[in-house]
Amino acid sequence: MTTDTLKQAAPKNSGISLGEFVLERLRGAIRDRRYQPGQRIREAEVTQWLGVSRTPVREAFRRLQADGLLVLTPWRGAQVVELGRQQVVELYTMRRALEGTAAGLAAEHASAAEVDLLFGLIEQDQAAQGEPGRLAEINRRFHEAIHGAAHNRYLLEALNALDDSLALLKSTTYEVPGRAEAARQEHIVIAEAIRRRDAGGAEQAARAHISTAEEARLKLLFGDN
Amino acid sequence: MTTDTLKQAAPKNSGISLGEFVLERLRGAIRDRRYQPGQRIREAEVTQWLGVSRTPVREAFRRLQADGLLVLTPWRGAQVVELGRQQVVELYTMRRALEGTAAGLAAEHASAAEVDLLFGLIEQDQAAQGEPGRLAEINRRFHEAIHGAAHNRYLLEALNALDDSLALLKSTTYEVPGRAEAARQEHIVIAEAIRRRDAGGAEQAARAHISTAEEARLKLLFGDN
DNA sequence: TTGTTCTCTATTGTATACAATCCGGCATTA
DNA sequence: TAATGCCGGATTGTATACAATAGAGAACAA
Repeated sequence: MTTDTLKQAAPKNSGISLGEFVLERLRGAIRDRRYQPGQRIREAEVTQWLGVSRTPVREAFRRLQADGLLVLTPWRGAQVVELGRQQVVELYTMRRALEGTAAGLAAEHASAAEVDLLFGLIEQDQAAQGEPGRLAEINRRFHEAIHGAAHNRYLLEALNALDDSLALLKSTTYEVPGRAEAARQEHIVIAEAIRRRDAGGAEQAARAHISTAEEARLKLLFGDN
Repeated sequence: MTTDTLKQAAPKNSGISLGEFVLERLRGAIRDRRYQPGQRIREAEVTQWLGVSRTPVREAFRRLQADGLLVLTPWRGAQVVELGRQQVVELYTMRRALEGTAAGLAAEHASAAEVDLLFGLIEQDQAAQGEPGRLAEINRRFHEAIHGAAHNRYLLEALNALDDSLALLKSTTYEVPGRAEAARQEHIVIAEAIRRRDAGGAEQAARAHISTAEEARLKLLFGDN
């Protein structure tokens, strides 16, 4: 097995259903690449791993299919989605649109506390130079902060689903030399546009940020120049 | 029952699974408002209606929850989502972003045939003046044509999910006097921008179109001015 | 009458039994 | 030897049995 062989205890009296429990466990396993793209996931396997019956496992599978993380083929079961170059490009196009929208909305709706949070994260980012893991984590929280500040639940959901899909890709763009510094500068431009309530500027800055991230990603994955 | 009381035959030898079958039937029933917002849907009810067991029904419920059409409360089952004013506003904000993106991408990627289809639909629209049902259908196909011409599967999925959510709202904006003519003019502006490969213009025109549709919708639903 | 508690039923959550299908290996044959 | 067709196990699709919970209404006390 690619995952823990120890049988994990399912929640006993918690208010959460087993289906939700399995869903979160599987989502986490895919995010952490313990299930890798292209890999087949058998129901019985998950059943033993989490100590539940097939029913909640199948429910989780359906949800993950809807989120675009699994492909379910009739009679052949579940497979973790594998993204080709074309799909990565489409994914980033979508992300450019949604992140741009989120930044623009954040410029209109962000509270003072939310703006402060953005600049706080930029400071943390500066302090974490040279630590790829920490940088990626802070980057994630920076974007989450913008997503939240947009105050639109549909947009938030779409962005979360997109993040899950992006987790299917190997490694992070922070492995590209100089990417961390460039990203920090881009973040500053976005945050300042939001602070001055410049929706158009924030949207443009966010779109540009995603475009450079896409460039780095494509270079990393497919050796583009 | 709000739906047919006759037991519907489930597919026999078709390659499709019963879960998918139930999913499409339920989605259709919600779209057609045979299940209305706020209404509770019991598993046993669907079971009898479609002549299947609870298992595929539950799977369909999960998928519809993921699509934002159902709310599933533990031990209380499924309820069709009810949208409040705030949610409608957020939905249209999202739609403005996605339709704008789709129109912009269509301007970049549409084939000649896809452009022709757009203008063909505009002609059909002119010919259907005074028939609200037909107008709504043609309107739907016009937007679908743009969505397809964008050639981005993630965007397409998101727009489809959005359309399903919008179907939760009562009636169509075509009931507002003059809306049909205004919409036709707006469609022409969008289509012409796409034909001349003006991505920015197409995006702006599409966003403006959604904004006027939102105005009409809010007036219709909540009596805004 | 009104409020409270208890019980019972309707309904959903979970497990499991059974049916349908796919896939690999093996034997048969040209 | 290579191609083909058949069989059996592995796996998923579906139905159903059983457990857990919520909610409505009866019974009772004040």
